[in-house]
Amino acid sequence: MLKKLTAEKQTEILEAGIEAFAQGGFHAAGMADIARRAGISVGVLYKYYENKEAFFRACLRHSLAALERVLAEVTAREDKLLHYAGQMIRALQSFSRDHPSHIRLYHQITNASGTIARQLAEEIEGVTARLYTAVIARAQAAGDLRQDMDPRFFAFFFDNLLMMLQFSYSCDYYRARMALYCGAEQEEGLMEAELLKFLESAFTLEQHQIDHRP
Amino acid sequence: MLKKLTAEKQTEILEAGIEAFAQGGFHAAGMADIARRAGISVGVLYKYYENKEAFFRACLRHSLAALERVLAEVTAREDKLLHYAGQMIRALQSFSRDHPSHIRLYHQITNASGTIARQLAEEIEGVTARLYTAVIARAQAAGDLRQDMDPRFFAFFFDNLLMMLQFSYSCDYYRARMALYCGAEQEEGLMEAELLKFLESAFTLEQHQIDHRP
Amino acid sequence: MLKKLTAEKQTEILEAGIEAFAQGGFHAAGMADIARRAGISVGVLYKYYENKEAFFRACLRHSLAALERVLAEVTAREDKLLHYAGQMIRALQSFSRDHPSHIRLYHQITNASGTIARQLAEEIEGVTARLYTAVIARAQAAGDLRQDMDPRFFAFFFDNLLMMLQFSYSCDYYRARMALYCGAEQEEGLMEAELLKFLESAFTLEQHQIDHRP
Amino acid sequence: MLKKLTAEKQTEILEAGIEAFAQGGFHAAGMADIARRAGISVGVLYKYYENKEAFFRACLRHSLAALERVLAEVTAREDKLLHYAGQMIRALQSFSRDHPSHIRLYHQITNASGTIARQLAEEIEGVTARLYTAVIARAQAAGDLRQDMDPRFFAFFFDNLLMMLQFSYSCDYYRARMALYCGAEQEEGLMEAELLKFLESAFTLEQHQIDHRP
DNA sequence: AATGAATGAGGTTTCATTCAT
DNA sequence: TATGAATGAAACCTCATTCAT
Repeated sequence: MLKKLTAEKQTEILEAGIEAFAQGGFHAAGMADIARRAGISVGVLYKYYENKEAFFRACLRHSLAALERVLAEVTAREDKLLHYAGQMIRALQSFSRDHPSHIRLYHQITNASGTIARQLAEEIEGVTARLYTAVIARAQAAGDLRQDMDPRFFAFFFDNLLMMLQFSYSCDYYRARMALYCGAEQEEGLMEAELLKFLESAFTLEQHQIDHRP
Repeated sequence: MLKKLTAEKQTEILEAGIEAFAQGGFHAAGMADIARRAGISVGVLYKYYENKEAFFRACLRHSLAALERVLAEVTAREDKLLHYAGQMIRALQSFSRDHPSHIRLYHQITNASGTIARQLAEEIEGVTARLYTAVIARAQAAGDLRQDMDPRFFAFFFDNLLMMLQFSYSCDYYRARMALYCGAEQEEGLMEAELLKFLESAFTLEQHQIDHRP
Repeated sequence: MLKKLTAEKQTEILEAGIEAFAQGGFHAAGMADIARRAGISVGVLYKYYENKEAFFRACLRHSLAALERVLAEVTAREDKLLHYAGQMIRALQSFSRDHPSHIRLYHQITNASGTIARQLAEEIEGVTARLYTAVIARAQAAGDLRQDMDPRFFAFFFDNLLMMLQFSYSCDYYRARMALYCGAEQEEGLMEAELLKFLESAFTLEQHQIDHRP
Repeated sequence: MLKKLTAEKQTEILEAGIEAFAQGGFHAAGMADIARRAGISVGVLYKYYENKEAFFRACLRHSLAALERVLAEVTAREDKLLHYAGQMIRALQSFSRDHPSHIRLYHQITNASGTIARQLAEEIEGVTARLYTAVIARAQAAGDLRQDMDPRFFAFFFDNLLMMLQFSYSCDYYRARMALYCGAEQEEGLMEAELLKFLESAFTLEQHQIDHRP
């Protein structure tokens, strides 16, 4: 990577790429269109990136780095699991609102198939999976989490809900779907509160409490 | 759409299209490739469908019809909410296993943006949303569901978990992700049990139960 | 190779390619231009040939096949070496006149470098080299050829003169050069006669004949 | 052409260009690549040469000047024709060995077509043709050359053999071809001897000598 | 009615040339 | 003055769509 481009211009190019790839995936985006959006010529794209795929990967890296920074920041603050969940929800809500195309790009790559899909998943989800594993391990040790559930499945469902939350704030389809369920234009605070309620019970309820109810 | 093709041939063509579109999205699929897979000539494709997009929509309709049939079947059986959830999980697990490309195609269309996304979401998710609304209304009336949660949000989270479940059984990326969380090659029964445990607590717990715990 | 194209059209395409490649070599020729010359669309070129290089090779094969046919025809007629040379000269003169771009293409490929050059030379010149070896072996056995020269070198010089003759009748540069030496627009018969005189002495003279001259 | 570059740097640039153009012809060579090889920036190339073609012509001029110097040097030494031929062969052998890309570039330009080809041929071959004319005129006057051949044709065949000799020592294709005929890695002295034998008979034999043989 | 060869617009990529630094 | 990053026309190649057979 050469260095005549200012950091701002570099970011602008990557953001233009992210925007374009996020729209319709790798094949739908055109290099000429991306260059136009970034206010540069195609030549520049090919000076800094070997080809379309390499540029796509750079966009992906850029996008995921931003997301990871958010996750790391939240995770850094030691806290109870429920507070952690609340902070995570708020963090992802604002990230999704501020950088919707990053999430959309993330959603795009989940279309991948074959070995590439496996590699991508391991590279991307591995980070989150490890983050959550650490958090949940601490939570279980501290007695903040019920003991009768396999923590791995628990983390899986937790992340599933967060992923869908992100998509619902970023992707047009999921946003429309959210509106169908929860009404259009509900405030984010309500979503946070309701999701926390949903999670809280899953966090704390032990199986026998249910079994013994009359 | 003319009607000279036998129903079997029509289905074969649509299945070929679903398979192709599911793989890499609208742009990656080629009409010639689809025709070859279906054992027909491109001319036939263009005789029965105006263009690629119209054919794509037909594939989508075909795919969603199958999914709706499954949902309708499960919903038809009057049952307790938890049993309903269990049946739904099993139904979606087997549908995902048997027709992965239908789910993958479904996942592809969630990439849509703009007005199209809104229309699609309303057309597709409206069905599910209405199904769930009915089920949950019945459940709340029967006292099977906690009263302190907005049922719309509840239905939303419930469906979110089911959607992710389908993707996890159909899309390579999500399958790899599931393996990262829950281990590779776990049996479907285990997933069903754990998800039910997760849901059950969310179904039944009233807020004060948590507050009063010592 | 598909078969919808008539043999004539196929030949027309190859001739257009030969013409184009002969002009300025592989890089200077454009596929769109070739298609236009052949009266077809670029798509056809790429339906019948994998890519530009494959098409180039097909042109080369076509071109060399025609040249080989001429050589084989002349060689088939059993004859004295000098008559053979005369026939060869006349055959190459008329071939060069009738198909100048074939020879020009042949000249172009002699620009090749590296392993490709070696492979091409072996593939193309091997034929001629073997033809000449056979002819010269017969000539030496029959006493038509002086004994004091290594027949391999002899064949080499003989072919060198024939190659330059072909180029001189086909390539603009060599034609202009020939005009500088021999005058513009001389008749082909004169060239044949003079070259035969030149060769005849090389064929027949034994070394001692020169040494013993007073 | 400005004159701020040292003569050494100019030569280095031209040699880099010759090397590049000799490899794959005008179109295959890249200006950026040439600049890199010469250790300068493309800007310098375009400061001293109007465009690629002008630079190509400069390379050609530089290359031919070197070749002409060799020819002139050999021709300056008054000598018998056979000795002259021997010296010429040796001079071209060593020039081809020491500056193969000069010869390769020379070979490249023989691809030219149209008016350019004619102009180039007159400019380049005119020198040689005039040199040879002078030499042969002297030889005929001195009785070193047979009288029954048109000296122009004779000079033509003589130069043809020398051209092919140069190509055979410089261009990969012709080198491979020479190996096919004469065996790989034969020493240059042998080639010289055999070619001289071939030429000697052509030089000296009178037609009637052949006719009267029993 | 069905075929699949033909079309050509549009995509990716290269590279001669320019010009701000 | 020298640099080499930026430009964008043009090259190769693909594929949705048409239409002669």
